[in-house]
Amino acid sequence: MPRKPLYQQIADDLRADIESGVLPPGMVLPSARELTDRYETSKSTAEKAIAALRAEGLVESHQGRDTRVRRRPPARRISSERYRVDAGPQDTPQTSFTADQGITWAEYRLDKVYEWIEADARLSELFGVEVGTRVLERRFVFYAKGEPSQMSRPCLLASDVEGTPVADPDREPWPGGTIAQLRSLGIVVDDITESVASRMPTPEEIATLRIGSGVPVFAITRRMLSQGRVVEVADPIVIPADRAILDYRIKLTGALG
Amino acid sequence: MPRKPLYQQIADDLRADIESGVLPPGMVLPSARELTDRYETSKSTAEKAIAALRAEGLVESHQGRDTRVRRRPPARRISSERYRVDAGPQDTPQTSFTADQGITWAEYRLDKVYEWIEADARLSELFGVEVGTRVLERRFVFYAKGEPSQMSRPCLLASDVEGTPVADPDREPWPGGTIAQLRSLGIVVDDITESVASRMPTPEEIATLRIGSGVPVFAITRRMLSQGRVVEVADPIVIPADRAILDYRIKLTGALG
DNA sequence: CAGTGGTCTAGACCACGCT
DNA sequence: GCGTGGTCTAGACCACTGT
Repeated sequence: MPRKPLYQQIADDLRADIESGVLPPGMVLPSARELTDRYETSKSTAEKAIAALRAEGLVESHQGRDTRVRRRPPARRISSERYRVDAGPQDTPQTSFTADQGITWAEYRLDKVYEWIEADARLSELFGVEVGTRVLERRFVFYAKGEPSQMSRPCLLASDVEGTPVADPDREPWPGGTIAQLRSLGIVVDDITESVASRMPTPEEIATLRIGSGVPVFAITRRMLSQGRVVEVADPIVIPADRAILDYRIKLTGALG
Repeated sequence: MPRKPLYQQIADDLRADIESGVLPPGMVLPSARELTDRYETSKSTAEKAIAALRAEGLVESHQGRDTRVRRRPPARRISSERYRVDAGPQDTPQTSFTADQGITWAEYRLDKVYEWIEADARLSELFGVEVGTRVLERRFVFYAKGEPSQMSRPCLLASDVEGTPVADPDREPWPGGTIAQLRSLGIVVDDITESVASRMPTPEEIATLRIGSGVPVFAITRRMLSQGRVVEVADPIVIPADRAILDYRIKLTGALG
């Protein structure tokens, strides 16, 4: 029966202290040098133990200061009911994002890049159109109170939006969001599918969304439908998983699917 | 402008090769010793680079053999439509799990532990009952074709199930699953809520579900309701995120939620 | 057997933050 | 200045794999 590596022993001890509350959130962990003494080992080994806890998302290290037990930010609940929000009154507009985050229009900001592209294999399959179909690709980074909290790539069919105000980047953010944009064109979204995946973030996502180590992201593919036709594809929507819980509701009464 | 650490440089180079297809899935990465030579560094540094890719879920290391680019297993789509499945014919029974996984009853196995407990703060809030209410706690590990693929802790109210066949562990697996069990008691589930979170797995989950490093898990809290009353709480349902995509559908027509 | 990943040491230096 | 986390070296030994 092979003995556990020492760095795992150390990590286990610290993890037990965290889970038992001996080391509550926000508490400073023993420094790597202190662990080196306590376990009579080398600094590298002590740091490997801390690195393991970091990869689990349990602790956060700060250059030149210390490493602490991560505080679990109160995760925002993202409900599928958000799609029912209206544009709101003219003086206090809103979108599904502001409703989700519980923030006001003034605390909301958006980075945006618009580009006309041709649908690749994946996009065309999601839309249910031919490869090469002309599509308006929009890339958004959403900020709540200055903090980046979500990024997405919502795409619309050129045949629906080209030459309309919806294709004008300067009109964004648009009260009521994509659903309101489409309604302004006479397209009523009546059905939405969301496919939720989860994975570790790419380096780019870590930088853009300021994601801590050991935190996965939701990668959601959303489709908006109008009378059975796909009118919008957002692929992906990326949300750091420590900041959100996705709420869905499944009604079993009534007709099937 | 501070230069990037060498181990990150190495990781970046390898990551670029993976993403560009120079190192396709299944391909063997250069060994740590080869990287040591190529970058004129020490073995520890080369291994730190590989460890970083492992934490991202990009590669898999095998003791004494090599480390390879991870093959993305075709993720199973888990649709909310699964709750509509019936018990199936007597000779080919099914549950929502077998339907999801596309496996037969014979390929399905279940580890189960039953215990009568008193609802703690969280469970009582989810059920909407007093703290201390008597609850049947069941812990399941689901296997598809011998591979562990999901674990869950579905709880039922003692006042609903005590003394009934549903409380008998030997009756599990039950064709049609929890919904069929409740229906056998005259309780018709008409509404389900699912709250989806994602995080890194605990060591216990890694061992039980054989989760590769760098792979997060979905942690889902499910509630089943009957006429507005919560009749089942599954908290949590744990699914390795590299094996599943969760599909949800949001109908915007009809009455508000 | 040789090659691999995994662990570990006993040092070193750097950048950073706080006092 | 001092303690912190972060990086790095040049070795060592072990467990494991495939030939």
